[in-house]
Amino acid sequence: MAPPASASTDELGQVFAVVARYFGILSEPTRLKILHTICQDERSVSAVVAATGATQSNVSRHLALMLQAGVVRRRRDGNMVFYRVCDAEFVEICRSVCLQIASRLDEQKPLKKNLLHFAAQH
Amino acid sequence: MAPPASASTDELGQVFAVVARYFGILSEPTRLKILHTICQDERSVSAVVAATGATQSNVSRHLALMLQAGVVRRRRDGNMVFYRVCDAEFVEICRSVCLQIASRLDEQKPLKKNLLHFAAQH
DNA sequence: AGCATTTATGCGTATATGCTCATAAACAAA
DNA sequence: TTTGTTTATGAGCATATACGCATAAATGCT
Repeated sequence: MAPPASASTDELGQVFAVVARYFGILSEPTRLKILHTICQDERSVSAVVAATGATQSNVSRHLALMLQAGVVRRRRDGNMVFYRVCDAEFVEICRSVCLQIASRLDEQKPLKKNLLHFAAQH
Repeated sequence: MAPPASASTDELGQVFAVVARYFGILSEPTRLKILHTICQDERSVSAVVAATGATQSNVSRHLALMLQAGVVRRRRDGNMVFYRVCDAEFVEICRSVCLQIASRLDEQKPLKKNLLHFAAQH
């Protein structure tokens, strides 16, 4: 029989696995760009492609990944498909971290103060 | 010459790159386990190994990674080396996300309420 | 139906990274 | 110095994943 502590340890491991996947979504610059594009209001895939500069194939893949993860929602309107962030915490966490990182970068090299503007906008 | 808007776009890209690396640190279950072990008070490498069940080699690598990233600090005392989380925001973000994930998991399958206890502890 | 537009996806590739094994490096004690 | 303990790291491997290319799928328009 396993000791009583191992049960909660296993569950802890499960939590960490889920949390790791959660953070993993935010661990790619391209996905962050995409999220930044669709966190305000919904955007079509082609609009995201234009905004981010990534290829259409790549954007679709990242959006499919985030859709499966449940952080974005999908709405089809005629020919185009619109995506939007539906996980509010996601945006909140991302926003706060980006703010902090931007301020740190600004401390190191205060070239332009635009960095903070971006994060403060939304 | 690049248009004036591309400068801030480039910097945005730089911010996203840094933020992605930041989140990438939190995107591995083993690292989360390690962080959970050393976020309260400092622990020796061997103690982390014992607490996490990971191999010594692996733990040392992850700690070196996080040291280079600046989220943990290192203190040598005789034979052993003690690590501790030095980035308070890191712990805060991780804590809040773990709390939320744990509560979501609890909603889906309320097997045991221990999940919330873990996150509430620290 | 046929064509154009928008999005999704199969396939291959390049790269990154997490892991193990073995061993080196740092330090303490004998 | 030799031995033991603790930690760091080089080498190799397996896997994951981000990307591009080409093409399929979905939809609208004529």
